Amino acid sequence: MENLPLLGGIRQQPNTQLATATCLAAPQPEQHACRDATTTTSLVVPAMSFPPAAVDWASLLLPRSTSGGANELESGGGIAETVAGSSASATTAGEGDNNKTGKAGRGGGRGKKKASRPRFAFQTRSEDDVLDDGYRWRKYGQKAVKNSAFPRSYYRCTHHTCEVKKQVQRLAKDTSIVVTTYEGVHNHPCEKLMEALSPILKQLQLLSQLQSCTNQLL
DNA sequence: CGCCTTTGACCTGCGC
DNA sequence: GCGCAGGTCAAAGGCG
Repeated sequence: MENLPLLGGIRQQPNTQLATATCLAAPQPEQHACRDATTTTSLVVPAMSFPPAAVDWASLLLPRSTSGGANELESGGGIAETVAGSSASATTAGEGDNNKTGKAGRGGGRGKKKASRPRFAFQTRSEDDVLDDGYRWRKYGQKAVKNSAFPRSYYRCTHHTCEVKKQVQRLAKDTSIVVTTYEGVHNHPCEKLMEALSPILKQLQLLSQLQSCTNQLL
């Protein structure tokens, strides 16, 4: 349950051509507080903003460079890295989900293009593999990866119109660290966030109504 | 009953 | 062209 973000844990690998971003504040669900940076990737996740339920993480990299990047969680001692894809091509690649063609097409549309969607990874120090980010996920696969004793799990957002995926893998070098890679952008609000906010919103509505009533009386 | 996880098979991309 | 590794599908089973 406790997911402690590793501040500054996301670094740009020297061999990537990715543009970078710096996030300094916990953004609203539909916002991102990232500013363009020029040199190094430094995705700073404030501890108070975790879990990132209110953060549209993938959108952080949307306006980024269109050059596809490598996507290795653990390459040559590196750990997590942000991976930005072309947002323009994100809707055209299909990612396999758009063209499920049954047996004949099994796998036909999958993996057509890599890094066609905005992707990024970050690390959390947690005993749980899956951090609670406020969204509902369905696991659709698990795969043993090379050079890692821990399998990589594949999750898909259960929202019917949402195609966001994420990969979860525990670091072999530091088993207390979980690397989560998000792919895509949620096109719906975070359920848990809305759940948490609804009583507050109701109270606000009541307060405003009360205020208007008192104004009329005065 | 609906949703989720597990798991083996299948498919594609990529390096050699 | 071949083999490997990664990513996805879908059937089967579990759980509330």
